[in-house]
Amino acid sequence: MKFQAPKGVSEYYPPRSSAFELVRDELIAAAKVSGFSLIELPVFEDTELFTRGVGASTDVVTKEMYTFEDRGGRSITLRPEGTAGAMRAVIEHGLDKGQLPVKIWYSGQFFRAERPQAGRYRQFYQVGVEAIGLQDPEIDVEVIAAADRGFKNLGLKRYRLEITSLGDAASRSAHRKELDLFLAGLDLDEATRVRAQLNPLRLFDDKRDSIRSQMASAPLLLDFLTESSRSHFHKVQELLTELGIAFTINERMVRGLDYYTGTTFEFVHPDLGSQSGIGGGGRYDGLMGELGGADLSGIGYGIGVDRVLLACEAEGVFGAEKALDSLDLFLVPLGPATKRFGVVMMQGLRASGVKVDMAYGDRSLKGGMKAADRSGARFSLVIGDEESSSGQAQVKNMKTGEVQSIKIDPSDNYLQLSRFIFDSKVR
RNA sequence: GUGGGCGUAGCUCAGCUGGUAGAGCACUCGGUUGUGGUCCGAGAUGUCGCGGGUUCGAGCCCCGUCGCUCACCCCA
Repeated sequence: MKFQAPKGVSEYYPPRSSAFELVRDELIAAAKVSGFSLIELPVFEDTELFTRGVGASTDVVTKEMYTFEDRGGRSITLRPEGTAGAMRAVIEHGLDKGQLPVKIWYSGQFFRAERPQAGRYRQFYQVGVEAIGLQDPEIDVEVIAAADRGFKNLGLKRYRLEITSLGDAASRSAHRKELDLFLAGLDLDEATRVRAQLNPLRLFDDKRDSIRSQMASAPLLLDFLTESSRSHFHKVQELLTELGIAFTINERMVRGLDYYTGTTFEFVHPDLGSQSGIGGGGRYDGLMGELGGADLSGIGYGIGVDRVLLACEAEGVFGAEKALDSLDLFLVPLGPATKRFGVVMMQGLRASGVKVDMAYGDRSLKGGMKAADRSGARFSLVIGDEESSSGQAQVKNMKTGEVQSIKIDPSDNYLQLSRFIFDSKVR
C-alpha cells in the first residue's frame, strides 16, 4: 500500500515551499503594517456557527462542508471560511465590548469538500483580516488597501480589483422584488430555478451562455441602492481613487457567502485558469448580531495564499526559487576529522545568525562543491587539515568565483567570518 | 453531483499498423595531488496505475476499476 495525500490538498515542499512561505508572510506583513493584530483560531467549530453565519442556503453550507461528529456526539465542522469563527471568538472573549474598531488578522488552513481544480483545493490556505465596529467608508478602504498592499509588495501587476455594493436591507429587498419578477420570465432548468429562489443574485455569476445571455438585461442591484448606501459606496470610490488604487465596478459581482452587505470586493487575476479570484471580502452588517453579539458592523477579506502563489508564478515575480531562502554559507569538509571541526564551527556561526549548512557523507571535494552549488549558498568554505590547524581558510563567493582568505577562530566564534558574511549581505 | 483529458524511470515525456522499454533533465562516480556551474565519459533506476479478457505474443486492442487532471455548478 502506497500512501497518497488525500484528494485535492495542496502540498508545498522544497524548493517551492519557500515561495509559498514568502507569499504568506508578505500578505501577513501587509495586515500587520495596517494595524491588525493576530487572532489564532481553531480549524474546527460547532457546525451551527457556519450554518447560521455563512447562511444555510449557500453552496458552502449545503454541500461543501467537512462535518463530523466528535466523541461527545457534537456536530463539528472544519472551517470553510474565516469570518464566522473570528466573530465567534470576538463575541466569546468580549473584544467587541472594548475599544472599537477591533482589527484582527488570521491565517491558516480552510476546508471545502469540492471537486478540486486548478487553484481550487479541498484544503487551502488563507490570510484574512476583520475590522469590526465601524461604519465609516474609510475603514472599507483601509481593508481593501491592506489587501492591495500585500499584492503590490509581492510585485504582482496583473491583478484587478473589482468592487460593488450590495446595499442595505432596504436596497436589497427593493431590488429583489424586481429581480424575482424578471427571473420568473426566464427559461431556466430546475436546479437553477431552485438556486434562484435561495439567492437570485447567484445567477449573475453563472458561466453558462444560456444563462448569461438571459441575465444580460436583468435589473442590477446598484440601481436600487438607497440614498445612504449610494453615498457610502460613492465615498469608498472617491477614497480609493485618492489612494491611487485602481478598481472597476462590477455590478454583477456575486459572493458565495450570505452575510455580505454594502461594500463588497474581489481581487481577480487573469492567469489562474477558471478560478480567477485571489481574494475577496466585504462588509457584513448583520453577522455579529446573528451570532449573538453586539449589533456591530464589520468588514474583512480573505486572501487565498495558494492562488496568490499561482499568480506570482504566472507573472514570474520570483527569481530563482532556491535564492528565496538560500544559505549564507556552505562548508565542505575533507575527511572525518574536519567534519567534526565543521560541525562545531557551524554551531558557532549559527549562534551569531549565519545561515550555514555543510556537506555530509564522505563526499569528494568535487562532490562537496557541487553540493555547495546546489544548495544555493552565497559562499562556500573548504576545511581540510590545513585550515583546521592554521585557522586560516578561503571563503569563496559562489556567484563570482572570487576567493578571500579569512581567519576562522573558535575562540572568538568565527567573528571575522560572520562579519564578512553580514557585510556582504548589505550590499 | 456532471462532462472532457491523462496514467510508461525521481521529474517531463517518446514508444510507428500489437513482437517482451527509451530520451532529456535530475542523481552518483570519474576526466590523476584541495575548489562548484560548462563540456566529456561511466553508472543506478521501471511489477508501462491495478484487475480481467482477446492473442503464439499486449505499454499498445477490449472491459472493468482506481488515481490524477481540467472544466461545469460554486468558490480563496
